[in-house]
Amino acid sequence: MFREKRYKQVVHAVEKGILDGKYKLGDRIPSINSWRIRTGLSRSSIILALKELKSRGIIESDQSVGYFVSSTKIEVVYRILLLFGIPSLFKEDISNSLIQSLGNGVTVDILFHGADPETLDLLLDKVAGKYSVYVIIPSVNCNIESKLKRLGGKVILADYYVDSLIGKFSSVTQDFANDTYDALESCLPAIRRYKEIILVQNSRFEPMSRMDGIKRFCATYNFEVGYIKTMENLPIKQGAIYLTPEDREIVFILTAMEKQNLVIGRDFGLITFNETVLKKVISGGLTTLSTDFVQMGRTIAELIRQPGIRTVHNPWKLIMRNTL
Amino acid sequence: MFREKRYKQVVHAVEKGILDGKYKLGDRIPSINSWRIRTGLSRSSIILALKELKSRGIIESDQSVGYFVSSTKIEVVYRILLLFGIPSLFKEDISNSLIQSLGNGVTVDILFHGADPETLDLLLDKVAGKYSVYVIIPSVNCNIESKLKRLGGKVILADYYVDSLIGKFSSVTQDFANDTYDALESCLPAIRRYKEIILVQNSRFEPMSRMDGIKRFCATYNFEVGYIKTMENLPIKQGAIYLTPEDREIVFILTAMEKQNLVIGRDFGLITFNETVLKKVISGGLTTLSTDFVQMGRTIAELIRQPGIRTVHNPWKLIMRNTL
DNA sequence: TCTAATTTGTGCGTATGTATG
DNA sequence: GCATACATACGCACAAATTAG
Repeated sequence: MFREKRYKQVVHAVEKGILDGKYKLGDRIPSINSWRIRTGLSRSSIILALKELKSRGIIESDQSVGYFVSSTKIEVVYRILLLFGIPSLFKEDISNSLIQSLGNGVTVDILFHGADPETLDLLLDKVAGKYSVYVIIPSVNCNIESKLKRLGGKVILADYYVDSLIGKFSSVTQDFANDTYDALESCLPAIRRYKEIILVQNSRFEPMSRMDGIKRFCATYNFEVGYIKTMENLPIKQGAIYLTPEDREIVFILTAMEKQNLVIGRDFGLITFNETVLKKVISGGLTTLSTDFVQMGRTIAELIRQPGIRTVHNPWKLIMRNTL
Repeated sequence: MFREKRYKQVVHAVEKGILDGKYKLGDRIPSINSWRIRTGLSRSSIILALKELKSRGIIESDQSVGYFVSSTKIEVVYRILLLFGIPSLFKEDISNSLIQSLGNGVTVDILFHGADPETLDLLLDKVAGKYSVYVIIPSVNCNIESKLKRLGGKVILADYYVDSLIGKFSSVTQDFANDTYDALESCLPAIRRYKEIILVQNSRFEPMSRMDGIKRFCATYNFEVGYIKTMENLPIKQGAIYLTPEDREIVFILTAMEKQNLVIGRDFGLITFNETVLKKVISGGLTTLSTDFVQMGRTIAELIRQPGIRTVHNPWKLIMRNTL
């Protein structure tokens, strides 16, 4: 039999007060002690109720002063923070599909930590307690576990796989090592004729674990392995496949191609990461290996609705074009 | 948990007054009772704030006379909010160069209003009073003037030009109409041989005022004018120059080109907006017309440091390539 | 300037009911 | 039936910020 949680009466009382116009925007609502007297509940229960209202953005607290109405939109159930590294069009895909999947009763804010551990740390402090759901793309492997636990809401980790946090929070992630391995394996017939596989990446925003996948693939199927930070001013090796997540490296490679009079997809291969419309028309079409960020947004919505901790692997997709 | 202490608002108010030139060296600042009335804080809290200012050497007190400004060379921690429309890599340029120009002692948050007037309105309410500088990229011409004035910090408008707000707040903006006109004029010799200029854009995030510039240019120099929302499944008109800010339209145009066996830069022209590295290698190089967002960030930093209201026009740059 | 009162924030221990396997 | 985990609920103590006198 369903029984209403006792602390909910405080939540409903505040909601009703706002609806009736008794508590207006900016007004102070009764203090914890005041609620204790009028409800007979324990201090902890009152705090639980006020915490819920806070996480929905309906009230804010000023230490040692009181609780205040900060929004009259009591229909909000989930107040979600997306805490990303750096802006990109792919992040936009995640938030759009997330918002669409959850429907009404949701407000979403987006903040960026710039892949800087210190900034991330400060932001976590600043936003703690103010949201009901925190969707976080972690950057480097900094020690944020204790902070995440104290956010006071559901935490969902996205995109980047962080070993030490898996299993402790829900997550939808890419597995860069295994995804790269599997993708290469899936196009084995097309790449058999190449000798070497070279990863080109320098940005601190890109995971090095891709290299693990490449190494394992090359060991299994007898390719040579290579890694360089940039192709700037370097010639292309014939018989190699270049993998790169960076647009500037694509330009370096294609410029070198022109200079050396090579033919892409014959003399050498190229696989880029992250599908964008423009890649369809570059050099007759660039081959791309991408994660489906729209799907990632939908999965995040599911994780929000379901209780408990779940770990989901986001699917990858290889689009074969002219460059293999 | 991280929270600004209440008495800090007095500290910030004095800092802002000095930066704005409202309180000059030797001036008397408001009395304790005056602060009590305007902030609603207790006497003790006001004294706490004035104590801090005194210890930083910013004010001095004269028993039973008042508090006076003793130094205007103060170190302030700028607390900056960037309130943008939608995420994009160009916005990243602005914030990076802004942060770099201001150096240390700066905290920057970035929020997005999604080009939605209602969201912008709610966000302005939510963040009011919490920052010392608000850098805002407005969306549509909504009525936010009164809200901007009540933010309690320096307001700087960026990127989009909003007629009704110019002169009332500092701004660094593009002038889409005149920039487009000037850019076309600057490459007149190269485009003389075309007959028609067609703008292709559909996104609600793109300003329609570009059309005004195109119309004026075409009237002056005797071109035909055209506008369509999308080139999807449409053939290319020979003798036309297409202008588009959207990547998907570039793909539609280049696909149509292949199908009709046309040569870009001869049978028709193409000018795209916003320079990216990849545009160097598409179809032998796409011509781009861009605003320098790095420069915009630097200019914003200047506007923050200088008192008063200034209006700055951000420069544009046309990179001529293969498509004209 | 000092002190007492109020109010929110945090931590720890304990007990209970409910869902899971 | 049993072990476990988790959310709910209560009580207590102390810390930190603010207020009032």
